[in-house]
Amino acid sequence: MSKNEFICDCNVIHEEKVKDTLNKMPKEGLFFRLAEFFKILGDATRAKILYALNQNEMCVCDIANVLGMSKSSVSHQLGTLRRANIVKCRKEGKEVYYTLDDEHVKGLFELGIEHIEEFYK
Amino acid sequence: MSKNEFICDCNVIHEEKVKDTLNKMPKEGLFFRLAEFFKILGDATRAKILYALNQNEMCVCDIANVLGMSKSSVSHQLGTLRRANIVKCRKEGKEVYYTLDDEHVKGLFELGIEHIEEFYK
DNA sequence: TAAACAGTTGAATACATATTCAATTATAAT
DNA sequence: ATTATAATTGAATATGTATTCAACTGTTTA
Repeated sequence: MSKNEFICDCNVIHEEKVKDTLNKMPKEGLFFRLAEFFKILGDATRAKILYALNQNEMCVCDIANVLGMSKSSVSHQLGTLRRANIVKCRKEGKEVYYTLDDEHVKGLFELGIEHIEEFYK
Repeated sequence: MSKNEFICDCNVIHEEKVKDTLNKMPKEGLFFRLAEFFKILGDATRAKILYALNQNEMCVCDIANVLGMSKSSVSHQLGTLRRANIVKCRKEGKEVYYTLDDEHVKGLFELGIEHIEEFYK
């Protein structure tokens, strides 16, 4: 493998490591989907919504009151969470009730909090 | 607790649930730090860097070649990862070697991939 | 049937951020 | 000493996105 095979603005310094790492890298798409997923957890409003829904099933007004935010703002974020298959909803009369629809979120929060606590406590 | 105690553009519909949830919510700061952390994982370039570093310790040029990106771009992202205490580096001559510095990242990726695979396979 | 309310939605705004480019620092080699 | 290379950094640009506002849908109730 010549150095010219690499499309980059710098030389390969450790060819073996680079080749080995390249062989182990999953394809592009996985990283995009992974990033897309973490991006959704990476917003304080959405994190609060998920934490709240992990405590109780609630309608949009309830959630808005828990967070102290407008219905519209909360609804937009719930839409994002729905499209990412992280929450699901059911309609009952005028109200729409949301619940968590991902058993990984709790585990992810726990790992996230562990990371934080190593540096902030 | 009167409805006026809630600062929001809508009524409380289920007062008990709202009160209960509010009692269980951690303080604001935790959500910000949690979001900050997930935001860092929520970028395809950084996800690739972390995955690559989980395979091998590498210098900036190596990483740039693995990702097919410019040194500058990679260095900026490595700075972000460093400031978030997710990677650490050691200098050796002209080169700077980076390694993963967070035992949670692997677990987080695994949970993230599980979530993705439920909907994309 | 008209009014009230829960919720959604699209457009606009304001803010955050990823990459590029150019300049700079630090180390090694000639 | 001078040149070359690894890496960092700051500013500029381009892109993405969270919240607000206003309008709208659908359901209930008076």
